[in-house]
Amino acid sequence: MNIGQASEASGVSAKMIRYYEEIGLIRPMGRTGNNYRVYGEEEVHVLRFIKRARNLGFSLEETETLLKLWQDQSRESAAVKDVATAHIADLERRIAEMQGMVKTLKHLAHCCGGDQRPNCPILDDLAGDAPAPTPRKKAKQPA
Amino acid sequence: MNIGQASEASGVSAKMIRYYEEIGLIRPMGRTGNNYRVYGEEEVHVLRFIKRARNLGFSLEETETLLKLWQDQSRESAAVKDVATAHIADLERRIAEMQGMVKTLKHLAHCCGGDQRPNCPILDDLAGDAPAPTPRKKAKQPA
DNA sequence: TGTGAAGCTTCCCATCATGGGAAGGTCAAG
DNA sequence: CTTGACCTTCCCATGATGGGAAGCTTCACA
Repeated sequence: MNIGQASEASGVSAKMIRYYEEIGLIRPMGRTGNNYRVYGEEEVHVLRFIKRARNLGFSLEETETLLKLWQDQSRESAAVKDVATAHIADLERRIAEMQGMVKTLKHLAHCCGGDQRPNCPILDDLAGDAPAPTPRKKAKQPA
Repeated sequence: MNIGQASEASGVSAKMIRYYEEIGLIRPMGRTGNNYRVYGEEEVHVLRFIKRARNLGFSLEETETLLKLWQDQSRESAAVKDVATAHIADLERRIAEMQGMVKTLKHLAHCCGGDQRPNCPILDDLAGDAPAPTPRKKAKQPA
């Protein structure tokens, strides 16, 4: 199987497969006489594992940890759970952060007329108590 | 006011102030004889505006749009509201995406013993139906 | 007046994960 | 033999930020 087929079968782009090899996430593949990389079912399984981990938001570093645990028959499931739990916490922190932004923005948007008039509480909030500055660029041909 | 004081007053790092100037988000500052950038109250207000927009998750590109609208006395508040609304939608999309990850991960973590035994539904899920591959690296001195 | 510390300048590099594209080798079908 | 679809490596770009070096200036203090 060439890299194109492995990409097709795993859902990981050929570009990324080469990159994962380069950073040591997957081992260097054997080559045929023409210097093409050769893949088998096992490599495709690994790539799919990586793909799924990425889809769950794990970083490549976390993915590498999970991959090693997967291969380690003597792993303790607690180690895996720790990685997952930490990742959940990180996701929840980021979700909360973004929810805070949404809450503020919705309030501001709600207060904004959204019409032809220039008055806008969104800009007022961003500006604090500051007056609008003088134009910076694309100066409209000064009189 | 030197860049250090402007940084202090605006909450934007000196590094970033120079970068914003480089990409044209803020106009190039005047220099003193010693080639130091000079800042006034107005520049600090602009930097604070940028800082607040960034805190609400707006990209630098969106921030530039908002900055221009702020300076445009003849703006229509609808234009501002549009930027904000699009940003809210984007945030909500990303939040939903991450919430989906959290949901899956919590389910998997719940099913995982998290003990000394190797059996782990989290890895099983990532692996799909695939068997664990042979070890990849850090080969433990083969017999 | 000297000196050291702190602050400024520019320039280059790193992050994280991914894509784009060029230049060139290879292969299979027509 | 040509054409097109692969493959290879190499370099560059993203977005926003930080780190750090090398070389200025400026200021405070002895």
